[in-house]
Amino acid sequence: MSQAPLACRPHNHDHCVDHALQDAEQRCSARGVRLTELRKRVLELVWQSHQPLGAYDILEQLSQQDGRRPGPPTVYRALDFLLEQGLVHRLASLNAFLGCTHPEHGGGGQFLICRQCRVAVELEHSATDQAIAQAAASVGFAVEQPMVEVLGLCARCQTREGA
Amino acid sequence: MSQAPLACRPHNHDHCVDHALQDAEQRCSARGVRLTELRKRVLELVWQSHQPLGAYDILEQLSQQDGRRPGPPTVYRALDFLLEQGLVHRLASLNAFLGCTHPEHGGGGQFLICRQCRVAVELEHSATDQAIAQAAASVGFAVEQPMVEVLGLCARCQTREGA
DNA sequence: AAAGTGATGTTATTCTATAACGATTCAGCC
DNA sequence: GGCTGAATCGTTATAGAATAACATCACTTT
Ligand SMILES: [Zn+2]
Ligand SMILES: [Zn+2]
Ligand SMILES: [Zn+2]
Ligand SMILES: [Zn+2]
Repeated sequence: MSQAPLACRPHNHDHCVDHALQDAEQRCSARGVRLTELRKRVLELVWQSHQPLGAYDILEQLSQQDGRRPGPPTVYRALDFLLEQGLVHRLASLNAFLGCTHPEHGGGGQFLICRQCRVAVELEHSATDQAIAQAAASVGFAVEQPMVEVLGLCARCQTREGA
Repeated sequence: MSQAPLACRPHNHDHCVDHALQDAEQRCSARGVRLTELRKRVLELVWQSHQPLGAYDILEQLSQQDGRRPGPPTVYRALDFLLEQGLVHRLASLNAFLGCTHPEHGGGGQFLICRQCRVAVELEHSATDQAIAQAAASVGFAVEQPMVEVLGLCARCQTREGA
């Protein structure tokens, strides 16, 4: 065990948000797709913490900001766009969305989800990718979208629980 | 690549069902829990194929068998029992349930889900378990419930698609 | 039989996601 | 500027998945 990830330690989270938004701008303009105001706002809301956020939570916060509430499709369309661009992930085990911390990698990644503090950390652990590839190959299965979501306790919450 | 799993090949599926039901009887009586008629019926419905089945599909089939339809809680309670006993799995990426083919192992297992024929195969690939354990350990995360669901094409459907 | 526990039935509700259609905005062109 | 097609967003209604709360039934123990 080396070091707990940034997400699990106190840190200046504004840096995370700023970096994510800037990176998203760049990425979208490079691809010729439009990071509209709504999409940017949704991305910012998803990034407001390292805890996955439900679509209806996003909806709620949007409606509080604006005074009126858009329909669910408005939020889901923005999320679909962000998913397509690889800027957020959807965690199937939580029905919730999380800002992507590894937009440079194409693959699925692995997610470690703390049942206590709800923080989710994204990894790009190639040995896991390879192990899954090997397992699939052993039965002739062609992998398209691997999904790894691990529920457990983050480093921080382990020490708290021990106390 | 050695051999495609039974689930992906033509086989006498009655054997699968019989074995699963008998094994479930044994397991439950050994633990002093009751595999009631309803629970057995739900288990049998889940085992009717190697394709994960939604709770509302089970509900539908129950209602067709009986002429009247119970409420969703009836089905979900039976499924909860079967999940607790490790007799079925829930696939979060599909919101669907699948008979367990490895009741002897406690762990989560890995699931290979064919997007074409919808068959899902459960593996117990220790190298994958270990890789995940190692990835988690590297950031001080304590694994409790690893979840691996891989979408792709099974061996059978690859040859079909190539044709 | 009486009481207690577990299992099931029933109704209503919550949470998540999508379908369908209309209105708006934007980019490129006349 | 004004026009046009395409993308985006708004709005309403609906589908799909899961649970809450409470009543009833069954099975066991005394
Ligand atoms: Zn941060
Ligand atoms: Zn934690
Ligand atoms: Zn079979
Ligand atoms: Zn297949």
